[in-house]
Amino acid sequence: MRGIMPGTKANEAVRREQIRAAAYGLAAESGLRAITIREVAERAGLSPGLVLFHYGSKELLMQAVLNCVLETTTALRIGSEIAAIEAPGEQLLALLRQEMARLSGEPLLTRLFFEFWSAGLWDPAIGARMKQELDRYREAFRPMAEEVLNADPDLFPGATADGLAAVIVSFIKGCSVQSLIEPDLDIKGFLGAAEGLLAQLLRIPAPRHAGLDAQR
Amino acid sequence: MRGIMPGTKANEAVRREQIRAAAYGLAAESGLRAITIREVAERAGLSPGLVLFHYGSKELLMQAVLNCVLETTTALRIGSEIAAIEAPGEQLLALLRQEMARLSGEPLLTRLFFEFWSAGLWDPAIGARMKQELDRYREAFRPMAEEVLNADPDLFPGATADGLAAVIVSFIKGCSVQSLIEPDLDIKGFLGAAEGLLAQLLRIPAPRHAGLDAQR
DNA sequence: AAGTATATTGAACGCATGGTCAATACGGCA
DNA sequence: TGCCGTATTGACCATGCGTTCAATATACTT
Repeated sequence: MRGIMPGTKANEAVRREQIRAAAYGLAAESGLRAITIREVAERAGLSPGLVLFHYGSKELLMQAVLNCVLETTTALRIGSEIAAIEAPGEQLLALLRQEMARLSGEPLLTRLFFEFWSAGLWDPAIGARMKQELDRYREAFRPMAEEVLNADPDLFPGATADGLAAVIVSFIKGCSVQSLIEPDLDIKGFLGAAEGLLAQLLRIPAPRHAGLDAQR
Repeated sequence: MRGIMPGTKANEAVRREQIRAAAYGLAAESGLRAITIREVAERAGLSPGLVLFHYGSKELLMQAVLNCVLETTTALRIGSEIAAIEAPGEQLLALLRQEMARLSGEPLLTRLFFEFWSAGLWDPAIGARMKQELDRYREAFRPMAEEVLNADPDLFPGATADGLAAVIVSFIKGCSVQSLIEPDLDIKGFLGAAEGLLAQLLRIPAPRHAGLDAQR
């Protein structure tokens, strides 16, 4: 049989990963509240005591799950195709399109991100981690925003690169969360409209059959 | 002494309001998790049993608090000044300015709204109520969005009034939530930048010394 | 084969929660 | 004043939680 047999000893790193995966799966299915020591242990096929033996406390386990979520949620990857675009506005728009498509394609991750975001309002450890990651995510947009502003100084008179980056991140998060709460909305249509508005904002002709439309 | 003396009898409506106020204050200070029967009773100066006597269950009490939050959070009031604006774009922008200023001015309410939003992901009763209220809020923007599109059909080719209204609501919620999580950001500057971008989006000259700037 | 270090178990503890309910205190009414 | 309906109390219950820990099983070393 593949994997670690229950009741046998295992490498520490392997066990930690096994436990974290169980906690993550539980949260993805039923929310952060579903993460209890006993449930995690049962899903992992281990005893409850072992979970705390390897993670020390539930709070540390939650932080591990949070890190797992953030790794994919706020990791802004600028691929070679986007890097090759020369017009700053179109480059930024392509990045926006990529991010919104990525987040709308992983509703479970987005939902967990949203839950942690809310939990961070009162849990200092989670809140600090979220803020740190959102800062990094926003900072990744800054150079591109700066290029857009430099390329056409009259586009947004008085706007700063920091401000533009912050607004872009707010927009992305707002749209992805909105699609979570109201799944009845035609997500692709909604994102398409948002994309059109942003293209208008950047004074770029909106693509008709590119980006999200290509996934139909 | 003003009010109801502890230990004496009171009107049912008065007691319900007293209990709801205690629960709301508790949540505003320390989050939804702080709402427990015992804490609510202690803050209201009553016995724990009385809370459930008047509300039946904690879930019903939470719904009462949620309704209290929604009453002010998603009640879109279109005053006479805004109604008097004739240019559709400027009218919509003025409404956006009002909403963002209002929400940024009530961080406690916005935070509770955010918490309920997250809680609604897994609590069907809360989720349905949130969806209903967000639908209503978005619908309030729709006529104005339609006017904007009618006034200048070339502004957003292919965009619908529903899509535009949904994007606007997403933007408002995204911005207000963003300012919650990262209070270090200069909120007024952030909102000012967002307003400028939206003005640009609607092809309106951004106001320099009006709206939020006037509050400095 | 014996010994040792440690991964693993599962029962138990202390605590907090939502909810129940018999007993009680209070206010209006005859 | 005495009675009655009900608002009010606070102890109590069942449940579930995070955590602890002595006992046990396992793998590695000699």
